[in-house]
Amino acid sequence: MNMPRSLLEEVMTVSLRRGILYPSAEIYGGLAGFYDFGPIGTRIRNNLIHLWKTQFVEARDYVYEISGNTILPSQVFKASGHLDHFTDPSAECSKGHVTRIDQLIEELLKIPAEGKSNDELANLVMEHKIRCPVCGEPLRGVKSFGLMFGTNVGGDRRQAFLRPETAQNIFLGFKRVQTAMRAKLPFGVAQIGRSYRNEISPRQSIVRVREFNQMEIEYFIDPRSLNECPFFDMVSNVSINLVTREEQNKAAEKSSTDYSSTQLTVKEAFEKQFVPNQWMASILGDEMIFFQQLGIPAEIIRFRHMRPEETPHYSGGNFDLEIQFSFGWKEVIGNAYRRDHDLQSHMKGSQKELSIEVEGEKITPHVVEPSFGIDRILYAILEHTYRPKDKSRGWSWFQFPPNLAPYHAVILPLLNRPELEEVAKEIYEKSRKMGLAVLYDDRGRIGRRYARADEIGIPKAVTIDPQTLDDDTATIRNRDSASQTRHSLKKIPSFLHPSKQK
RNA sequence: GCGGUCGUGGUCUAGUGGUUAUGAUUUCGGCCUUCCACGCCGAAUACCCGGGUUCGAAUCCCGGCGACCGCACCA
Repeated sequence: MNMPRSLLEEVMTVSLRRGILYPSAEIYGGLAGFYDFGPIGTRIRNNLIHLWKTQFVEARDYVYEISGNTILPSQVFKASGHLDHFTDPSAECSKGHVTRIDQLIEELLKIPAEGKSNDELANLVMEHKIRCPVCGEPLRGVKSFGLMFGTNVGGDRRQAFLRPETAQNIFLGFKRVQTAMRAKLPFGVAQIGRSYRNEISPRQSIVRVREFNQMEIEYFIDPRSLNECPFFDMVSNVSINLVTREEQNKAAEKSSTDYSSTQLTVKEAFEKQFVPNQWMASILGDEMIFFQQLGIPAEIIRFRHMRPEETPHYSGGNFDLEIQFSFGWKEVIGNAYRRDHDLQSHMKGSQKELSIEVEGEKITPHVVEPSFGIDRILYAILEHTYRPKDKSRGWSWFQFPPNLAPYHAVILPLLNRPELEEVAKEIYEKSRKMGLAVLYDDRGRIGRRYARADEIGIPKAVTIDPQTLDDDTATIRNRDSASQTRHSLKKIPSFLHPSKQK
């Protein structure tokens, strides 16, 4: 009963109590793999999204943001390959038990079954007279258990699916965006939104969920210019940790997954051809710069070159940004060089022209795709900025970077006296008018209020005390040091701005 | 999906067949006039769901749901 509580459990307890996140439909027992964000979690999430947009969309006049729907007709996923490949092969017995047949075959016959077609698997079932592991009844044909959520649309119940990634909308609207914006290669199309995957077993809070949020960009590039990335110079000296395929093979020989990484600059990664092209190298550096703002130390961020068997045949190289969590290294961003696979597939599927003309020549752009998992990044921030209670502070708190914190400051009248409250309210309103996110709290003893503010990572607390009435000054308490400094009331709101905070 | 552990107020928790179901904290009301959850009084709120065993179930059994850990899975 009194198991040692894991970091994940501790973080989740605070999240529940303080309205960061909680299970969806919790009052009905919840549904595995679904979480809602509460008021505090939503603010942090909005801040994260804002930071992302600022760096990747607003700062680049060649990146256009769209907002696509989550339900798309089945032809889209026929063309993209998800209907055929984004599945687990399963077999059903006469009593209706469904079994992962590839796993069962590997277990019973001791042969690798991954990548075999449904027919091949069905033949193996016949040949070896494999029966249902639950009840012993014969197994029927092998079917694909889709990892996509299906639905039906309209009076004729036309089959459709919830998108398993945001990317497809970008390829579908590619021609519209390009012509509407008169975009020239290279350009990017960004999208922030929800995606859905019917995971077999969701795990670890919001790290593996069935409904999740992504921030993606598809960069469309002239295949002849893959080594001319417009922001390469900006990121070329950024240092990254790379786990090479060579290193993974070496580790595999020792049957270990404890990879060591090579530290090198973006420029080196490109010049020594650790990455397929300059665009990919630049994107990795771009992401390191982004992560510097999130309070996650660089030492626990690495890029892993995905092994060939982990990537689809059309991939020109995938690099996952992985973060070390309390439960191991986990992908939070997938970076994929997809060549022209997506546009080609949809040209074939739709019979529409999706190539564009460059200097009189028809070009099907290549695609480099950084795909950020919002929920996973948020959880990484929670776990890595969490500070458990210790001797120096009797409560746990979050050391959120100021521009991610749910509020910039909390305004506190030290005493419940009308004169103090009046001044506190003034500061509060003035700060709000200046666009600051501030909270007002006059309930309970002062230490309690500091603790409450720390617990959701508010970086500054302004306390109005009796001295304020004499000399128009108030104290600002710094969350990280718990120390206080006194400032004149006039200057206080501007001190609270995140840009003024280290 | 398999195996292990577990499910009691918002949160943490006591409770091995009969209890007004423990305590803390939180929240609310009042007092206190206060600088780091540690002044006082009062109030509110809980046995995950469904079956079964039993005179009687939070407690035992079965099933479901959910959580954590391990394995598998994660184009």
